[in-house]
Amino acid sequence: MPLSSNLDTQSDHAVGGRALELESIDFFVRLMSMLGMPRSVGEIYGLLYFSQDSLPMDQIASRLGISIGSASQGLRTLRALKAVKTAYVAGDRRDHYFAETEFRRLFSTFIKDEIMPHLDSAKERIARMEKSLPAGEGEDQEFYLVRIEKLRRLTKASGRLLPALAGLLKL
Amino acid sequence: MPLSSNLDTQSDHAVGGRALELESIDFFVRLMSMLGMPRSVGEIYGLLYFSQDSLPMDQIASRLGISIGSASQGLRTLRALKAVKTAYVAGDRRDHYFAETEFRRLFSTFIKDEIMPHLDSAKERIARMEKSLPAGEGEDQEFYLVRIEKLRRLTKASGRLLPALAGLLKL
DNA sequence: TGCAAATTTCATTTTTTTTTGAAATAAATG
DNA sequence: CATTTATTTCAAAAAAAAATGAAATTTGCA
Repeated sequence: MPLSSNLDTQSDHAVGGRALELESIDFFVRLMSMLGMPRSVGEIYGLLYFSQDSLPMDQIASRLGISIGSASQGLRTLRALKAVKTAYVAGDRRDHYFAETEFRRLFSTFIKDEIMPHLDSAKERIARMEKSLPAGEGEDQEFYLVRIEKLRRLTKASGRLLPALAGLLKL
Repeated sequence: MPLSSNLDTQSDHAVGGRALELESIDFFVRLMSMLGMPRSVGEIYGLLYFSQDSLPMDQIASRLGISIGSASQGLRTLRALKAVKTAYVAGDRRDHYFAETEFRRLFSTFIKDEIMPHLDSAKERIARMEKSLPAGEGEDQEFYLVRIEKLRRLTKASGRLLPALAGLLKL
């Protein structure tokens, strides 16, 4: 399917390029989807990334042609990731959103919130494996112990490397 | 739901611990799902990870209680990732599968096959952004150029860091 | 305080993904 | 070679995930 689609065309502020916006949305839809985020989240971020002025939710929804419920849910996700921030706009009580563009911070939050909890529960599961290991005889025992140890090393290394990774992103 | 479920209980070879196997399956189902892999792929790898002897497809399917079609598809995926290998077993014409347990290699393949292609197409998309940038006036121009440059840095850094990451996994 | 605008929530619908199961294909054995 | 066994493929079913839309809630303003 082509990348034109159904974006609302009118905007209150003149805008640099609709084509650029479409490319941006496409870009972030894919990136976010790699990180397991739903399409709408990528669309919203993609729209905001190349927007000079911050946008209220209803405009985001109508520009993208998504429902207001989707926009609300998507913005919640992006807020949790600290990928968007809100700006105060005088004489308008709607929240106005803009993109946080420091990817280092973004990934750091993502790793902390989405990855680390899984690593923690992985550690618990490994501990349980060791307990459920039929104790006593030593013939097969060795095999199982080695495999368990490998898992432990994996989780330990991941726990160190992933947070360090975000730090290395000097963007 | 509890983690007991419907695993086939009979096995030709006596096995260390069913509980261990269940924990392993649980572990890898979650890990694989973080990497965007379907449940069945995690189940198969989890089963093989703590299996001392290599298993033919039909046994994998029946032990896990999944269809033979699922097993075939899942094993194809795992083979592509080099996460499983086949062993020759005398007097049996079925393929026998066992888990590759060097995670470093596993992730390296994953990054090369699943991530890098996306990064490549991201680069093309960034190039297109630059073209679709309304040329001429310089007021907003600067804003867009900076954002595009950020994307370029992000993809460049990712392209360097991710492959390096697998190398750092001294497991 | 009461009202209207903005936002959230959530049951339902839609879309996407995964699994199944059976037919097609491939491979090996007698 | 014919037949049986193993594996793959793929249309259809089932399951899971995401989006919708309308009701409920919250929020700021008159």
